Amino acid sequence: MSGPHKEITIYDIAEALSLSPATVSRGLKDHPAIRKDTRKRILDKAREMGYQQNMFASNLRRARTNTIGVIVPRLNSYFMSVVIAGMEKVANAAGYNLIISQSAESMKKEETNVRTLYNSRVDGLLVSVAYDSDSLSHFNLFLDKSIPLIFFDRVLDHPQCTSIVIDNYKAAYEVTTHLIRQGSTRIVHVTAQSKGAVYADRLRGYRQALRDNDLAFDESLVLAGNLSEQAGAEAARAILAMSPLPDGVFSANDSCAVSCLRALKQAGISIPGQIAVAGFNNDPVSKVVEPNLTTVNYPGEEMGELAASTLIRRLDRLEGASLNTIVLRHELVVRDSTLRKKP
Amino acid sequence: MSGPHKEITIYDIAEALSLSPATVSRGLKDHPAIRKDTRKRILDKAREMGYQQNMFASNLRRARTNTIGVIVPRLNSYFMSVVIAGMEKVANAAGYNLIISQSAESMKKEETNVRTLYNSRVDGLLVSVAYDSDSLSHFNLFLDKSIPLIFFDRVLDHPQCTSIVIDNYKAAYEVTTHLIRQGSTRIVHVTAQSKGAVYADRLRGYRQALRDNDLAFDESLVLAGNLSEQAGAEAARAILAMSPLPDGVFSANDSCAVSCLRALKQAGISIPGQIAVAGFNNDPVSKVVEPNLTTVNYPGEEMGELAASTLIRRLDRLEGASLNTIVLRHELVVRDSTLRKKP
DNA sequence: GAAGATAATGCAACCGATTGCATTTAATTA
DNA sequence: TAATTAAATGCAATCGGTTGCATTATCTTC
Repeated sequence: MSGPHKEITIYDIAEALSLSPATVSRGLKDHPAIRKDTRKRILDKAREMGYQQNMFASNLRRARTNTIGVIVPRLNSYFMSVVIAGMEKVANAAGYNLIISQSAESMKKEETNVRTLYNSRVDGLLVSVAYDSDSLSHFNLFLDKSIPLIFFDRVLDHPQCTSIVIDNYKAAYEVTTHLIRQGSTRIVHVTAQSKGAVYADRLRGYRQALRDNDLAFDESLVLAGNLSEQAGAEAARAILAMSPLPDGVFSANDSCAVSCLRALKQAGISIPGQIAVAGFNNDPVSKVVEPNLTTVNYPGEEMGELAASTLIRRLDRLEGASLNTIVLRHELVVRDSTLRKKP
Repeated sequence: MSGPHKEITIYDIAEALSLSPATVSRGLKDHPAIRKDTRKRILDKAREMGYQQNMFASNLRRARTNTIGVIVPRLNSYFMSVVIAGMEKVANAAGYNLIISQSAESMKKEETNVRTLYNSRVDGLLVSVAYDSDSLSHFNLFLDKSIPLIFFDRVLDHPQCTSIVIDNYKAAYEVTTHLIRQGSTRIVHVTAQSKGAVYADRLRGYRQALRDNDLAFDESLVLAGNLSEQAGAEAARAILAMSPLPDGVFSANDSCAVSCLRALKQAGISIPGQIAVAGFNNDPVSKVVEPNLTTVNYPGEEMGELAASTLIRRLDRLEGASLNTIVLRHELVVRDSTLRKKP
């Protein structure tokens, strides 16, 4: 069957109850100027007739959509899916929908996404930027109109925008220090060729840890790629070609660290004996690879929840744009891939 | 700054060009009854004034949203994130947005999601159902109005709905047969307590393979849980308590298989020597665990792309609701966790 | 019970794009 | 050049809630 199946509108309800559409509209909300029993009659009748509110009419009039736009580099990573799960939970509970789009690590695509979401009139934006996003200009559509914009994980700095991050500098410092304590002195750092602050911060943490332990920073030990599995394998190849062989690897994410670790192992290197390996993110694979991977854990789901709830509070005018940065806790998770001396 | 920041409408453009809003509206599309140069003038002026179409007004009038609703059990699994990545790619390219929600494996939540998405007037729905969804009644809102509804991966059967699946029966049959060929005779099957067809099909495949190889089906070897990591560990405990010890495990997903495998290993069982273990999904962890996990690979991204493109073709009236089921290819990926005899 | 205050409801304009039909303009033909 | 046809544009209603203001019903108070 198909048929036109007339939608029920407030006009239908109004007619059925001999009321005006205006009263019905107000009754459906909790407008103070509506008598309790009238309100009840309206709600009952609405339920009885199977009324469903037409969001467009409402959105058109109120110029709000109860929709949040999300832009992420890629959807297909475990970490990101957990973050989004957290966002969805909070948003859904608060009556918001999520529209999600991927930038595929391209600033150009990111720009397109921004435009699309703007046209969809999302009430606010949650963004984790692409590797090559170095400026904010493509967000002007939102910034100029003061439509709330919140960055998470991979952030850009702007006075109007809240950022939700972890202390990447400190975390990287801790990882590197840990490697050094375990006896590593020539530590390779596998990172991203990115213009964003996240990877720069991790690099800074790595360098500072070296410096604080009187180890020289060696440019040639920094391998910048795209942190994919493939990049991990390539990093391993590069490492194996180095002489003398490094004795530590700190990769800026886990999937890359794991593929690097496995490639090294396959080449006959003992982990952590000859080379200790550490990652970042606490991806499920880190617990499975042998030896288990030392990594940095940080709460993805919480990050998503926090991003969404911060945005929603601002949208609901419960909070201004005062807070600029929220730093989530992180923790170094030490596992066998770096553990040479048992405590 | 905030200010009202007057939005540009087609009325503004019309006024600026001394045209009627109707002409502008048509000019912005490619309506045949608009002169080429008029159209160009309109487009130029629109660009110049920074016009952005108001979707609500348009949606309200056309009763279409160019938005697709997606309901999945959980967002935070690798497989699902890959599927959604595929959907987003196709949808975005075709000018559609995705609104995503999670059922958290609960039919009740699923029902709420359906209602929300209905209210958001999505043009169609892509659904992978929760474990405990056994009926279709909560989709009636869509079915009654013939709003396209497509199931993927975890599907329910309905004449109006296309389903996109793999041949779960066959895949499970292949896995089980493979285990038998490798010498297993007492094979545990770890599955979900689910009302859906997917897991029932896999169980059927498992049973048929046993039968075809003259092995008795033993109810007590079927462990139904929720296929979580925890369930895998529990399954391992149950297995270790069995006497005689089983010599094969076929888990209906990888993360469960992996945690089971690791727990068995930790208990001193040799894999695949004493117990061969196989999973399902080809999750990244399956390539990392040692020994690498034998599993079934099937194309998540393609599944997502196909679900989205099928839906969109139907929405754009390029295609009727003729095809009922699309079966994607799958393949048995044999790895060391089951390999006893080298060929 | 009338006057004034308060609560409850209704009126009607609006949000901005779309579209059937009418009208104007341009092109073609006689 | 007038008449006919085709092409281009405009008019005005419509989609379904929302909301400022006006109106009516109800309640106080003297």
